[in-house]
Amino acid sequence: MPELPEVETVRKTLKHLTVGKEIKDVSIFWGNIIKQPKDPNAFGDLLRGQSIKDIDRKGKFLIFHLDDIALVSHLRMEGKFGVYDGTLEKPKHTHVIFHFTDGTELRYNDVRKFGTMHAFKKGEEALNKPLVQLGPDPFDEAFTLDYFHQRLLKTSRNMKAVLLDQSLVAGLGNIYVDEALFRAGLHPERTANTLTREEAESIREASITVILEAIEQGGTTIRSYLNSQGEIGMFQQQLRVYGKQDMECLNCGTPIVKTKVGGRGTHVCPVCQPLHVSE
DNA sequence: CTCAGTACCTGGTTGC
DNA sequence: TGCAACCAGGTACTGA
Repeated sequence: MPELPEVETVRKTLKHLTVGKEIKDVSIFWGNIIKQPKDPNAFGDLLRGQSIKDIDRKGKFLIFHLDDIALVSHLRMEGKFGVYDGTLEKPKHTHVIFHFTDGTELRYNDVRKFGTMHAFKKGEEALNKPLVQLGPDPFDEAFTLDYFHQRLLKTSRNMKAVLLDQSLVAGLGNIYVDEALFRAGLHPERTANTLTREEAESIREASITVILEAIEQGGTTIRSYLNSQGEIGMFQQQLRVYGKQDMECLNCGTPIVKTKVGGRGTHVCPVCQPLHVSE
């Protein structure tokens, strides 16, 4: 469930379900999920006996604040957390289980095993990869027009790639980049350093709006899958181009086109998002 | 340094 | 039906 609004929804749910619980033990069934410390046993040693104080988020990362440790986790494509009764049998794709002293468990489930977990001593998480390389969230006050436009002027990459770059702005993924570009009327293959200040402001505002609206709606649920607590986002009803190929553009009626930009499936209205200005 | 291509994984869908 | 190829909401690493 992985762009910023989905991660934010997970954060809120997990916070209610886990704050105050103490980790009695950790079971790891697929060690590659654990990136820091590299040895999964050392990871378990750090977490044992720690209680969950709070859950935070930066970009698409969840940050579990424990007594002396910060656990940073990324869901990548299909990672899900859920809290369950510890007596239930482990499903096939559950790779990490945090056993709580009250008999419940926080389980990490991930069909593709792409997700990551980093454990740091309290305070060090912000100084190290992966968090240190993140840009501001879209609605951060640090995401100013000056900052954004300056960054755009420094690169000849296309806008699709730039908006997916988490070091410039954190939290946008394939769905929200397509949606924001459509709302700003910009073509995904526009070269970043050709944007006017007005165009930069337009896409900056569209990014913020789309992300905030999606958070309000509980995120986007596609490919009909619920997260582990059975919740479902509603923002898919607001999507205007993502997954809408061959359907009529809501603005002009032209069929939405699906192409590939930078290796990612990309949805665009060829009329509302012209690549070249028509004369 | 930047950037495009590839690697990491599994499973659902598409097309012959 | 069978099966290969392609696709998926992401990012780290490689080498040009």
